[in-house]
Amino acid sequence: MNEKFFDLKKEKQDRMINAALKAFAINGYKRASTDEIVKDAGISKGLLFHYFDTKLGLYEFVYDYSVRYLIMEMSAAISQKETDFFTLYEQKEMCKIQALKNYPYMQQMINRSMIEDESEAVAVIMERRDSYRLKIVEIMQQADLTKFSDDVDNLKLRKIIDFTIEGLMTERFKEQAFDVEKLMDEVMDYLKMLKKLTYK
Amino acid sequence: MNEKFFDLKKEKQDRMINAALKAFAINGYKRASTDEIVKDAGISKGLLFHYFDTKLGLYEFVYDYSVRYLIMEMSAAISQKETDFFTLYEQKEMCKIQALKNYPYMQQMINRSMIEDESEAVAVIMERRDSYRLKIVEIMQQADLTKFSDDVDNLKLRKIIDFTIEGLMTERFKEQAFDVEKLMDEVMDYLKMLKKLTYK
DNA sequence: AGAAAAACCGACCATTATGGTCAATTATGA
DNA sequence: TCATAATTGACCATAATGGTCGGTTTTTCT
Repeated sequence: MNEKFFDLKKEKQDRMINAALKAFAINGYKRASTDEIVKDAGISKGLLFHYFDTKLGLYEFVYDYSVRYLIMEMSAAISQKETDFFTLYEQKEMCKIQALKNYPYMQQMINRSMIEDESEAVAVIMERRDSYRLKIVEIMQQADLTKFSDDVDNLKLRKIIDFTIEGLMTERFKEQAFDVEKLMDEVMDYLKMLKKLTYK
Repeated sequence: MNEKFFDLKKEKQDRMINAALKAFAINGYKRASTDEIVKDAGISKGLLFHYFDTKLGLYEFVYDYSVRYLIMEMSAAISQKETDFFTLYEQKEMCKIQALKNYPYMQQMINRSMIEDESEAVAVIMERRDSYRLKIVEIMQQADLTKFSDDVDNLKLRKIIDFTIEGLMTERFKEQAFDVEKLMDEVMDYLKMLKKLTYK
């Protein structure tokens, strides 16, 4: 990629990033169309390829960007001293939802990349994907698990929470009048209920 | 569509259905390719269009087929006298997972159809989609909700279960060695845990 | 103001993919 | 044997693909 990209006005950068995220999120690498991306970003084809030499380069970039972004947000928002499981979860998920404000398709693009089958696309994001996973693991290792009642299988609980939040996000997202704050409240309600059910 | 389709050997019918389900599930209506479908089904292009005049016709058919299939399976498996919430859920979800054996992409295709944006495709499946939703509602109305502890918001719980099972399904599905029975056990484990946590 | 550099455009290209057709071939069964 | 039905795949016009490049506009610097 061409580093000059970062000299552009933030707003223009984001238009390009968002257009790419959207295309890759909805259609996957192969079927995402650069024509669609430039139209969506409101720029010319030449410009896109001026900054990102190939579609693959663009794919790599937006993925890398997304992972870096989320890791930074989480690092900033989550104290390393926090040990309450649900507080940690809440903070982590609020970062993700917050990110929707600037980058609506970021999460979906990351999710879609998990089932990407185009091998060249997979190859190019592997390392970054691992670093993201690692960050999540790190965060959750801070949690104090002694507060749970004995009926709770912690691994299962985490999957339940992950799937639930992902589900809520996609469900709300596809509504025409999508309200980030409402989604945050909703997610917190779910976490509250689960906390009540699972803590001693 | 051409009703003669049903005179074909079941195995061939299913190959065509599965190829279509897969294509529509992964790529959505517009970007699903009939070339890919016939290749996957092991038939010629001419034959596909002999039985289904247009791509849209094929889309409508496989969706209709899927909904009918699931409704039938559920009707057969679920007694109208059953009132236990978790038993009902278990039976319903086991039907869905069972269906994966014969039609691996059926569930994914139905899920994908929920976010379909091509209006002609949406128009053609609307009524069927509603009938499916109705069936689910019907089933869950049999449930006796008095057994839950007061901390439980039943609507939330149902969403949690739905999202969790959907999540487990897609997670397991993308593994190379995907085992339906294992998935069933897993889902039942999750239901058991949630039952313990939410019943008085 | 003027010139050099950078940002930006969009028509254009060769290639591939698209949904759908149809004349011809093969399989079936009486 | 013959008629009916199942099946093929080359073919079609059209649209979409990733990427290029000569040129125009805008910015930057002096």
